[in-house]
Amino acid sequence: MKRTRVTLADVAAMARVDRAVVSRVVNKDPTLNIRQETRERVLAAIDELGYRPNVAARSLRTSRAHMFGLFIPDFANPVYAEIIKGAEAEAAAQGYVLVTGSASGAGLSEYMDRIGQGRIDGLLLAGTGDDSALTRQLDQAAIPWLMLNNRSRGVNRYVILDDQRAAALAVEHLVRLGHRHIAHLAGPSRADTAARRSAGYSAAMREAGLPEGPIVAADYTPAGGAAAMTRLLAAPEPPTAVFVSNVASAIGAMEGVRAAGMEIAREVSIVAVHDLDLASYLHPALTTVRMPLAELGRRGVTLLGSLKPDDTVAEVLAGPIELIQRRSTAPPVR
Amino acid sequence: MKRTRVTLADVAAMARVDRAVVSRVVNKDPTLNIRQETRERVLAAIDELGYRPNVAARSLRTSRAHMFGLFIPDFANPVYAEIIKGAEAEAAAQGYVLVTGSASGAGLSEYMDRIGQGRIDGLLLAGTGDDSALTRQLDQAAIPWLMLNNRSRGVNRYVILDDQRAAALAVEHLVRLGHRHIAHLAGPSRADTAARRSAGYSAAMREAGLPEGPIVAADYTPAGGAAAMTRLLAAPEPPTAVFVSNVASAIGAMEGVRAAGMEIAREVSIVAVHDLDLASYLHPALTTVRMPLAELGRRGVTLLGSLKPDDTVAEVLAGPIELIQRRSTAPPVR
DNA sequence: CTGCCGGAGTCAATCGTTTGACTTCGTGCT
DNA sequence: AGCACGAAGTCAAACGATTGACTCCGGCAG
Repeated sequence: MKRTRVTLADVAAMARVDRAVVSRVVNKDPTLNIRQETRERVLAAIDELGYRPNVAARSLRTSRAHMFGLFIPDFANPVYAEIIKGAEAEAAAQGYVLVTGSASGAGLSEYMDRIGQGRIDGLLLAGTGDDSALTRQLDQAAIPWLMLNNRSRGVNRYVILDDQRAAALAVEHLVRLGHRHIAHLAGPSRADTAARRSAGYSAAMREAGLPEGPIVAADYTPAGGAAAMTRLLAAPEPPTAVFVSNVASAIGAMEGVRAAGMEIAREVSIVAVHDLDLASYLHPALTTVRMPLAELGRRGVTLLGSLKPDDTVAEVLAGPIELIQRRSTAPPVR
Repeated sequence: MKRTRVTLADVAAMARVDRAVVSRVVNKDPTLNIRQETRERVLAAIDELGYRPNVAARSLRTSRAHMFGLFIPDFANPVYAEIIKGAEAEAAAQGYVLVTGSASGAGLSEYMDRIGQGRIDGLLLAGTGDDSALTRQLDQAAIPWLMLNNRSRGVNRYVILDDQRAAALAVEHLVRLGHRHIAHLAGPSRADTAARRSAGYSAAMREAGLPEGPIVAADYTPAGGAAAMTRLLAAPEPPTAVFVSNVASAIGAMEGVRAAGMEIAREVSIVAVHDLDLASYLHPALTTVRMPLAELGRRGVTLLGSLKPDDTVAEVLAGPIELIQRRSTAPPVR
């Protein structure tokens, strides 16, 4: 077992060349003039010794860490899993490592402190809310950063999805089925995605010439969704369909329907934003709007790679948004 | 906006002391003798300039990165989310950053290459299967590593949970309800957790004096679970209860029961390993066995911190394992 | 024979921190 | 007066890789 780490110098000694040559070979420096035979000696030595460049030394010298960060509120939310997948794949394609951290370690500002200076070359913030102290800290750290999937007051570096269109798609589906009394189970008022989906709901209702049904807000959690649905169904004339802002709430909302003694689809149709594997295994299988989440992660990384500290980015990702019809929506009977 | 990065030297200059003093102040070196007044000058300068230590330089010098890695197969699996949470919290408590990577970036060996030398101080592998080439690579990298939640041939560095006991708990619950014909929807044969749960099932059945019902294996996915359940129920005399190895399979298994035109709980009881938030929102709410997953992550990090490259670890984490009874299990009617 | 050129490397400063060893100074003791 | 000692810092050599500038050499044109 190797006791001391293998360094450039060891390889250089073994191949009887200068450290510089080894470095240039490793990095495929095109300005290096070298005989085939020498190159092979170097490569053989690298192989023989099992040399791996020391990343710390390298990034100290070059001040690039070849690492991007992604910060999310919670790993348990499968929506982020999709985003991570895309981001990881793109980072790998660029020769970077993506490191994902969540708020369960500590707050973002703790995280930034620990990430410190020189550990990452860029940071993606997904689903992290308003916090102006935060953005100041980020700017001071002078690394490129970007918000993913949600915006925040006064921040003009973000990539989002077309949530408004997604909401419209959902509402149009309900309208096409014949619903006229369509309520909206919205997300938390502080969430930007919630606001955009609500706007889409309103626009689509107006477009269809229908009055906006009742709107109640809830957290993006099953518990929140259940409570909100209960409120919606308690009305004297409950809606025949509900557009739910988020799939996690929808899971709870379904429970809410059952708790009210009603039947999903036949009596109350439900459609939610974000398609997850899970949706097709719920009972009844949930009709959803699929958003290009992985693509969002991918795009975020791509942008990070080419972002200057002071650039601004305000992009609505164009990507396929489609309605996945399952069993939770049906024509109204009332 | 800061143009050049602030270094120790800048702070030292501003506070009119040597770099060494600043370094020692930052690191709270107890051997440093310093006047209160001087210390305050230093701290003021740090604050004023917004100094953050450069992690690359620091880890080059100390050869510790203050970072642990965690590698998982897939972020979409909520079981890992729990593990990550625990691991992140413990890492943060130790002043480390936990970076989580999955196979979607690239394989583990690609990941190791990119992580390179000196980027992390230890690596946790959760749910990553047998691969002897891999362990060789890890040993060569000379960083401590540990398998979490599953073992692999010839590897003697792991922490696992008491899956056997979890399985027994589930089976005992079914037996107590009066079931005598209990089948087992097992996990994939290559998964170590699956084997341990199956062993627990067998032991508990023997203990109860019952014949082992049919056993079918399936992937830890809803689709796999659905197909397997269909097979189980197609038997001439189907079981009245099924112990499912994993909650993801169980979700599919529930669908399988419905597809067979049967009613969950009344006709077929289902209990699965791993309690997730989600379980209580399924319909009917799923009876599960809760395992201390977060604790597992926490323990893994703790061990990593105190592990020597050649140490061996074979630990079955003692932690609360409990049955969470919900609506998917009931006394048999047949 | 001199000058020049390109090929094949070599030299050494640099990135920002850490840390064991050393200095300087004032005080107290003998 | 001489010395020891502790307090309060200072000094400078690492850590390992990168990279612009430089050297050395053989061949060839003039």
